[in-house]
Amino acid sequence: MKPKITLKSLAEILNVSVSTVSKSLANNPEISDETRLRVRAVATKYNYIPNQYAVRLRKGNTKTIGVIIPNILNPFFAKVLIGLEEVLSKKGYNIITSISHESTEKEIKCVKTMSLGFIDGLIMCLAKETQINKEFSHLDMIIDKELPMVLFDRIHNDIECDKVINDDYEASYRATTHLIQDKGCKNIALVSSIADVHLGKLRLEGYQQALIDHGIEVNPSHIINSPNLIDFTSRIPSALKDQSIDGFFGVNESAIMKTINIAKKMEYDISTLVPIAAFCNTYQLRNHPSLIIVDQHATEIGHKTAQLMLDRLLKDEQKSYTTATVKASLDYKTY
Amino acid sequence: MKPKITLKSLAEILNVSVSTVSKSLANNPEISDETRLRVRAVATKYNYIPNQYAVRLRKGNTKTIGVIIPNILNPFFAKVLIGLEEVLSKKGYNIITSISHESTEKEIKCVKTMSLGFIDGLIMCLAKETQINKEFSHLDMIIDKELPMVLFDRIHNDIECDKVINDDYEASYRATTHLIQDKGCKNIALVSSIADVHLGKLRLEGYQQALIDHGIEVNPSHIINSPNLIDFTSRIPSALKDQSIDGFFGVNESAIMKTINIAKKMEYDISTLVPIAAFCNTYQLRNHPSLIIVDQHATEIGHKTAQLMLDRLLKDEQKSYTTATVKASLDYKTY
DNA sequence: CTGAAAGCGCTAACAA
DNA sequence: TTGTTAGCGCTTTCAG
Repeated sequence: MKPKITLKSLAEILNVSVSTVSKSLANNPEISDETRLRVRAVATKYNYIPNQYAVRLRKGNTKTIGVIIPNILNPFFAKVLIGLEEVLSKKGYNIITSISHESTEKEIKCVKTMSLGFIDGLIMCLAKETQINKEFSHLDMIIDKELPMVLFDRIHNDIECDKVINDDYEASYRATTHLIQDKGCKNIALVSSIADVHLGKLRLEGYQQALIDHGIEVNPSHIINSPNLIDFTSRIPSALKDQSIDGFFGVNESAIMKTINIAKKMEYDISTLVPIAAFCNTYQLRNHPSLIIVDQHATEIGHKTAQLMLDRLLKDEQKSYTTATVKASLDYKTY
Repeated sequence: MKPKITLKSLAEILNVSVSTVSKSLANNPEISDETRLRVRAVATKYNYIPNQYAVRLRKGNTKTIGVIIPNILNPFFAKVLIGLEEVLSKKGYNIITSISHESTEKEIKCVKTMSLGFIDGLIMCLAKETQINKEFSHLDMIIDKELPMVLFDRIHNDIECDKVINDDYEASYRATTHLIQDKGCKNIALVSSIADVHLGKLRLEGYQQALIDHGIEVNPSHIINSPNLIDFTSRIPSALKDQSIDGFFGVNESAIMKTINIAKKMEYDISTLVPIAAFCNTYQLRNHPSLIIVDQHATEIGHKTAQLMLDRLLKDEQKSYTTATVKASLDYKTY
């Protein structure tokens, strides 16, 4: 690598002091236009770039936010990331991203590296394992240092921090109601692989309440849940053969995906068979005809989360923690 | 935020010098076990975390790698990212990711921020716009600073750096040959939305050569290319109605996706109609029955790219630039 | 208007 | 075995 060009070397070239160079580059009005321009010209010529590590050491803030997401292949998280980046980068913040791969062990590692004095704040979505086992002790590393933390999507009441979630219960209620009222469904099968996590339970409850409120009895055999989709290969075919089922509600994307694929293998074209509503973020599934999508507005979740982080960072008042809700919307257009 | 706990404050608490604390924490054998342990105990108690910006300023390297990808929603890039992270984080490197959204303007911005003294090296995949317009001047910021740079997937000969790509021509040749030899196809339609980028051309050429080598004439009307898929709505239906077409080759995922969806809207179930081969990284498409997938081994591309970066970073010999090729494989299993 | 100097938190060569 | 000290590159106060 070339010899690094620093303030000092510029100063030597220009025969001025280091502080003059620094001030000139900062457009400090103390410096005369003449020297200021002369300095800046040389700096550009030599392609001078300030060492951010020195700047940040000096200034005392890192201007970087850590983000931990469980799975980058899930487009929901990818979209949230895009949203986060949009607002944080605009404010001059950098983002370091780590992926927990849904494992608490990996998550702890991420938190450790992150809290290693790198970041001004942490944004994360809990790994499935973490949320289920309620193992949050590693977050104390963050909380003890009083680093601002914002959790999104998968949260827990015991963790004291700002949070951003969807209105999962209500969205689920609305989607189910839509199937009942507008599509005339009476026997809606619910497919899920996330009934063990909190938000999965909420969505299930929304579905159940909608049924009840419309005078439909909840039929347990219509609730198909299997954490790793393993039961799906046995349970979905019988559901498909059950003539009474006149609608599907997919509580999460992989569950409805699996259902559609199993149907396809059985040579059922599920999309022409019965109405389907589902939480979904994949562009591909959106092309599926006659699918009613519950759009979580992932990018907006990113925006909101980033904003909450900035609020903590910039305002020193100790306002109490908030939980923001992003309203999911039913999306009928299939394109 | 709490008062930061630093080496100095620890030293005061312990009534030893700063360097004793530093050495103890670094497990320097110079220090007696007794003080070493005493120091470490207090450090853990107070949750001491070294300020990385100070460490890096002192040590002179940033231990972070910049990564710029065009689109995080494309699972190919998401997988490459996973691969990169796997090997870089193991070596103690952090990653800052930025997304160019396929725009040169945004890409320039990313490169600027990155080169702002943050990174030890840059890994990137060119934005489509950048590759098409051959606008690489912003990369000079990196090259001039002699920062190691590794390009993957979308590359250009004019850019002097290490590169990692797939064997696109050969993979395309193999896939087409498979359709011809094993599936008995004679009239294979090629669908593409990337014929304007280099790798899209290579894949097209591989297809054409395979046809020629098997005594099949290249029929231009069988080559359906449209940069933004706009022509697909008009051209795909006629291709589907053309009884002579007995196979499809998707040069990229969105093209084959669009084809399948248009077919679906026309009530053709393409998968039972004719054999399809396609470059594809989406888990969802993998479930598509009877689809022959060209697997680019994106994660491996990530591994290889990261390895090339580490080689540059760790070995100071000025070896000449290499271009590594990751062999794509044909994947028949549909699960 | 310009420069000298202190110090951010850390490491490491050198001294004791 | 421990401590002193210089300095990484930068900003900023204070003095000139």
